Amino acid sequence: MDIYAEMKALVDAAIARLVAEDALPGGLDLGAVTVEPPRDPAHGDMATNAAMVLARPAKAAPRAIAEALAGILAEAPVVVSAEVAGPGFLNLRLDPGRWFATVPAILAAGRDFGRSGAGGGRRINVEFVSANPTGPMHVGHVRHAVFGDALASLLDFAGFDVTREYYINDGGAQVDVLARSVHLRYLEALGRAVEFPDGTYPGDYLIPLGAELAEKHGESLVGTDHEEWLPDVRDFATEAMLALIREDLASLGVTMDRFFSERSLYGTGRIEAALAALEARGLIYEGVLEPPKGKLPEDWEPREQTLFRSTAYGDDVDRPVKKSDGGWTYFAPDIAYHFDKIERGYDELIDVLGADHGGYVKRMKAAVAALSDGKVPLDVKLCQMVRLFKGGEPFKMSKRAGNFVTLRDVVEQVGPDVTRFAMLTRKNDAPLDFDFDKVLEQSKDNPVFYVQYAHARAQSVLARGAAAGIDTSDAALATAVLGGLGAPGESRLIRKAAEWPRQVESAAAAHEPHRIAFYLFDLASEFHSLQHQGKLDPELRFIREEAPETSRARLALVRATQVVIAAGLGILGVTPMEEMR
RNA sequence: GGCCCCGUAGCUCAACCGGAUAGAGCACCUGACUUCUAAUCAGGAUGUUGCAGGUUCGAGUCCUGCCGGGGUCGCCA
Repeated sequence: MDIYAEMKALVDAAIARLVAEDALPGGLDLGAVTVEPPRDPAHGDMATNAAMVLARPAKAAPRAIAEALAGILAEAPVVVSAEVAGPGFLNLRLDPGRWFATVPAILAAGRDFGRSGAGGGRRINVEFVSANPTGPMHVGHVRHAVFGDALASLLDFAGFDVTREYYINDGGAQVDVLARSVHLRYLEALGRAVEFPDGTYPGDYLIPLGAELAEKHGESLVGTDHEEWLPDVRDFATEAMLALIREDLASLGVTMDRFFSERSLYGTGRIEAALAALEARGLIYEGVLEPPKGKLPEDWEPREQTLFRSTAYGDDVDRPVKKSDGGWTYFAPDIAYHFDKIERGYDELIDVLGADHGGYVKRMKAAVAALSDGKVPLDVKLCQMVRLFKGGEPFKMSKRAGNFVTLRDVVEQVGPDVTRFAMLTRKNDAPLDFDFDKVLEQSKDNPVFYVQYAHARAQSVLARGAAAGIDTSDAALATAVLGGLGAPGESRLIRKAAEWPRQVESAAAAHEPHRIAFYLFDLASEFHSLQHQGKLDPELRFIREEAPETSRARLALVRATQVVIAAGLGILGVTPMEEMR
C-alpha cells in the first residue's frame, strides 16, 4: 500500500509499453529510475527522473521520452496531470482521493503500516556491542547498543530475518586480568591487605564477586599458584560479567538473540578450519611485512609471520594471523567467527564497531569476501564517540565503576526511552553530544520531547473526540468520509504520513536508523502545525461539534498520524507516551 | 608517511543508490494563549556546501589533488 511503490510500478509499466511499441529500445536498466516527492511541492505530488536516466542509453532526447511517458501515465485513473518540466522531469499530480486512501490503510494496518517485504526474508546478522566481559557497560557502549538494536528492528520491519548477536571477547588477556582483579577482591574479602597494580580493574563492581568466592572457597585459593585458580576464577568472573552486561542491555530494552564466545573457537579446531578455508584459496602464506611508512616504531624489526593475503580483496597490506610467539592474533579467531556466521547461512552481515576500529574494516571485509566467495556482503558501521555534557558543560562522573560513566548512570538518570531516541538523533559516523539536561528538556529544541508530545497530543485530541460522542476506534474512524480534508495543512500531513513506507525502505537499505528519528520529527512538526491552525481558525479545529462527519475525518487523520509515530518509535525502541504531564 | 571518518547558515545538524531555487532547530526580530496541553504555532533574516580541478543533461553527494579536525597503523582486544 505504498503509494510511491505504486507510482513507481506505473512508471515502469509505462516504460515497458514504450519498449513494446519500439519507442524505446529493450534491455534498459531501470535501476536508477526513481519516483519521489519533489522538493518544491509546487511541482506536483511526485516526480520521476525516468526520462533523463533513460535518455542516454535510449539515445533519445529526455524531454521527448518524458512527453511519451506523460501521455501514457495521464491515462491512469489516479493521475490527474502529468507535466514535463526542466531538463526532463515528469511531474505527476494524483487524485486527492488516492492520498486520502492512505488514512484508512494506516488505520487498518495499525503499527504494521509500512512494514515491507523489501528484505525478502533474507537472513541478516547484526553483531553489536561485543564489549569485553570485564565490567559494566559504559556510555560508549550505549550508542552501540541502541544503534545496533534499532538497526536490527528497522531491518526486521523492512522484511529481513534478523539475528542480534554479541561476540564475547573472552579469548584474550583481558579476561585473565579480570580474573586477577577478582582474586584480589577475594583476598580483600578474607581480610588481606591488597593493592591494585596498574592494569588491573579496580572498580567496586568486583567486590561482591570477591566476597562470593571467599564464601564458596574459603582460604583454598590463597597462596596457591595462579595457574591453579586462574581458569576457574576467570570462568566464574566472566560469567558474572556477562550477567551484568545482560542486565545492562535489558535496562535499555536490548535483548540479544545469541551470545557467541570467542573462547569457544580456541582448541576446537575452528580457527584452524577457517584458516584452512583461506589456505585452500591460496590466501595464507609465510612472509615478512614491510615496515609501516613514515615514523618507524622503535622496536620494529622484520619478522616472518603467517599472513592473510587480504590485499587480494582490497586491503592495503596483508595481515598477520599469528603473533611472533606463535599464538593467534585477535584477527584469527575473528576470521573464524565470521566464517561461522557465513556457514550458519546468513545472506548479509553487519558489524557495529567503534570508530577506533576503522583500520580493521578492510581486512574483515576481505576475510568475509574470501570465505564466502564474494557472496555475503559485510557492512561495517562505525559509531563515533559520545561526548557527555550537563547543562552545556563537559561532564565526567566517577561512580561505581572506577573512572567511567556507566550505561546504568545514563539510563537511571534519563530513562531508556529518552536515551534511545537521543542516541539516534545523529548519524552513526558523526560524533554525538549527549547533554543530560537537554535531553530532558520539554521544548521543541529537544526532538525526543517534540515527537513524544505529538503522540500524546494526538491521544488528547482523540480523547476529546470520544468525549464529544465520536467513536474513535480504528474500525470506526476507517469509515470516515475524507473528501473534506482539503486544507493545506491536512494535505501536507497526509502526504508526510504516506511517505512512511518509503522512509522505512530507504533507511533500511542505507542501514541508517537515524533517518527514522528525523522523519518522525518532520511528521510531528506537520502535526503540531495543523493542530495550531485550529487555534487561528475555528473552522480548522479537529473537533467541530456542529460538523460531526468532518470531525470524524480529521480524527481519522489524527489517529493515523499517531499510529505512524508509534510505529516509528517502535522501531527505535521507544515507548510512545500517551500524556506528558 | 599510508589508510579510514568528518568538514554544509553565527551554533547544533538534515538532505532518501546524483535531481529542480541546499533544508530544520537554536540564537535574533515581529506576531498569536477565556487552549482540541502556547510544553505550541505563524512570519522575517541567514550559504562560494573547506579549496581547486574533473565526470555528468544535472554534483553537498561520484573521481583526482590539496587544506583543516579526529581515528588508526605487526607481537592490544
